[in-house]
Amino acid sequence: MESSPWDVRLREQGFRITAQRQLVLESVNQLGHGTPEEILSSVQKTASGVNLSTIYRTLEVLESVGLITHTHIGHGAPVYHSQDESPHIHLVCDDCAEVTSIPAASAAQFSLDLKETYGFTAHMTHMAVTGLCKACANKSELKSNG
Amino acid sequence: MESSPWDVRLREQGFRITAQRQLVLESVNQLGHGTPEEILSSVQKTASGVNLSTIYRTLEVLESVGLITHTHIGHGAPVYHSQDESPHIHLVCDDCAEVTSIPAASAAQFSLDLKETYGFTAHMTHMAVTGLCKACANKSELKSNG
DNA sequence: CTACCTATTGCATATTTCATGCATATATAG
DNA sequence: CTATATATGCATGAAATATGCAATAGGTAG
Repeated sequence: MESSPWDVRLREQGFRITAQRQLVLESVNQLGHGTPEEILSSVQKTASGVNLSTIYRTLEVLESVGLITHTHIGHGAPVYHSQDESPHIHLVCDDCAEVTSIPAASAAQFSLDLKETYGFTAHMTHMAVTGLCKACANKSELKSNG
Repeated sequence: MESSPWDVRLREQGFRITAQRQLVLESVNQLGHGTPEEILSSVQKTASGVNLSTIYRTLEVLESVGLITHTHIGHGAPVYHSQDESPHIHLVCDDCAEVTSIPAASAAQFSLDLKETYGFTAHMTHMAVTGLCKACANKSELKSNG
């Protein structure tokens, strides 16, 4: 695939290179993943004047050129993450809200089934899978047995 | 499982039976699925004075007694649906936003894998699966080949 | 290096989605 | 039918995100 440096990626699509864009991208890469608010905080450590609106607009731009992606983890804020990392699926516990990342390959067969049966090309990494983590599932079991 | 009538379900949990609750539940059952706003519109056809706050509070109550459930379909508003219907997974197209429902059983093997490998009890019906529907996948393919 | 043109930013403000305090209305036990 | 606590409607608030506009700053032609 393409692995052009970030600035070339932007330039290629007709976007300008700005300090804000560099800072946002670096924050996302450094955080691994984060909500817009978290990314704002991170950026503001270096440049305190940067506005939240800029974060939103910048995340959009960076995503549109393929430098980052976002995932919906449940209610509220989406989580943006670096495209560098290997793609992963998020397992979110309904109870304790813990997030576990697993390789996207874990869903390979499921994806294939969706493709063959419904012609649907699933992007499993874009939406989290909710449920109960091991610990919380055990707690629930105890309750219903007691 | 339990299939007590809706009013008994509410009564059992100490909730009162009100016209609003009946209307909201009927709207959800009739719509199959809908956002709070859509449910409001539907309810207001019969009772125009009902407030959106009541819809939110009522949906919460109905969900807490197990009469309805909700699913996150992407950005924005969640979708509530009837518990009567057989559980299904939502496939949402990123491109045309079309929503396809498929039997929850389609993910049985994937769920089993998550359970065995990670001890995670997935609720596949709670979050939609995003991707490209057949039609849009074909469009994309044409573009990248042309 | 300079000037110019336009993309981008910051700010204020709007929008969307959902939550809450409080007075009033209503469901239900007795 | 009455008492009373729950539920509703309304106004208002809060959180997350979008947008119009003037000011600023990239990029490029000269």
